[in-house]
Amino acid sequence: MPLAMDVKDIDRLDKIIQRGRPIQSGEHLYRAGDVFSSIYAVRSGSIKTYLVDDEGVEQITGFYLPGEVLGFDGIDNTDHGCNVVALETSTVCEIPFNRLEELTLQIPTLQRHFSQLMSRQIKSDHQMLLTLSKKNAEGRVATLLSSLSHRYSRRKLSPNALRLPMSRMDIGNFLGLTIETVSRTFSRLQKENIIDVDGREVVINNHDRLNEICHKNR
Amino acid sequence: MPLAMDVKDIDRLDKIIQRGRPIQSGEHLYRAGDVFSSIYAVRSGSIKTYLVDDEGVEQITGFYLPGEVLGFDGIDNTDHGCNVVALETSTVCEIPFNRLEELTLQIPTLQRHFSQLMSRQIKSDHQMLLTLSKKNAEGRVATLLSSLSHRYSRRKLSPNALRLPMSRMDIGNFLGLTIETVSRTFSRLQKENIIDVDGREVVINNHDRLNEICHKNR
DNA sequence: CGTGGGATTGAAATCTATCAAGGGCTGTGG
DNA sequence: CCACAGCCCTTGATAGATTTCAATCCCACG
Repeated sequence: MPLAMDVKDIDRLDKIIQRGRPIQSGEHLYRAGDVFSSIYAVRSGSIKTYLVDDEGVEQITGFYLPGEVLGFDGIDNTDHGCNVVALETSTVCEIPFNRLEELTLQIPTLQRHFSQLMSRQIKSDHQMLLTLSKKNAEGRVATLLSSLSHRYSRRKLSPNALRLPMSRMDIGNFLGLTIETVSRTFSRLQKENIIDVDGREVVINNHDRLNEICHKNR
Repeated sequence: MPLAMDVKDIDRLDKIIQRGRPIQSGEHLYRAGDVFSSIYAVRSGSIKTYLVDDEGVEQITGFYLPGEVLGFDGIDNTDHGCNVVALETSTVCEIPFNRLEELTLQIPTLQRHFSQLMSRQIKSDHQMLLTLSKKNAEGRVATLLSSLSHRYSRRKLSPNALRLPMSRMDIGNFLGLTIETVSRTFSRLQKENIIDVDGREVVINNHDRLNEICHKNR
């Protein structure tokens, strides 16, 4: 967890954490409607979450990289609200929620940690609302690249060279664009020398220009 | 709170709740950057929350009606992440967060209640992501009307006749559309006899057709 | 009675979706 | 080793939806 905790408390949390077998690319960790019992932290690989509405329309709600926690949307119910699938071979920590609740009674600070994680999820979702509501195709793609870059660099990886774990179709679904528009946007950013693209390999040549474009609106 | 709680527990919660003076239309309850100390439940009137990015672009992140709780996005920090302003003269319950945290230690179920409220916020935000990402102007406007109708009827008000508390500009900002498009969409829905519009007064003539349009995608 | 903000409507411009074709890579099987 | 299918991605041309620009209306209010 990215937040400060007492060593003894971490030990106690560690005990209830279960480490599962690896999930293969395309395999579901769980599906909407499955019984809710745990939240999950990504250990390795990458994960996408998506929801499906009455009409079968799918919306990817987030991409999760190692260290990031998912599953908070299931707490209000007995079952999960969204589908979770691996984008590549991945491993996760399972954190059983009922045992977590018991533990929060013993470790008051732990409760706040989890409130904070949920609060961050809400903030991040609100940023995404702004992206979808106010930005054009370039702004949306640039915002995604910038976000991934930040998150990779927080994991001590290069902020300049990244391998996208998701397909163009996933990107388009997430950003509310067609794959053609995503592809064209990548090409345009490359032509302007802001990035180099080769399939899923992306090199960011000019972070400043990229950040400018993040704020480019409709 | 919309969830089951023990009467004695409700009393204890009631004691820490502060009832503030009314907030006038356009007045801020708090602003982004203000010290976070409380979450709020709307008692009467209506409230909008919005965030402002680096470039000054505003995004309305939600409209809140009586009985609905806001402010969860401030928990991860010492200060609030968004701005909160009244759409009309409104009253709110202030729920001081540190006292709430103490109380959750005494009332274990209370903690779950709050986790559930946050979880619902996340789910609702994810639905909104789908709306912005996958629906056209008609679908977005219809979805907002349907949502307001549901929420009014839960408050024992008519699901057919409603007075919009927000301006066309607010609707457009929230839905990622210009006011012109919002206006034209209202007019089109009226021409098809699905709704009657007179300024902020809306009558829903045909819920079935409205719900169909909710799922109309780009 | 004039003023100003919000709302509506029309016409043109712009962006993205759609339709269509083709490229590149991988894995499989002859 | 090569041919081929399948998938993902790219690119081009056209169509369609929404934005932009502009004019007007409406109504509350001073």
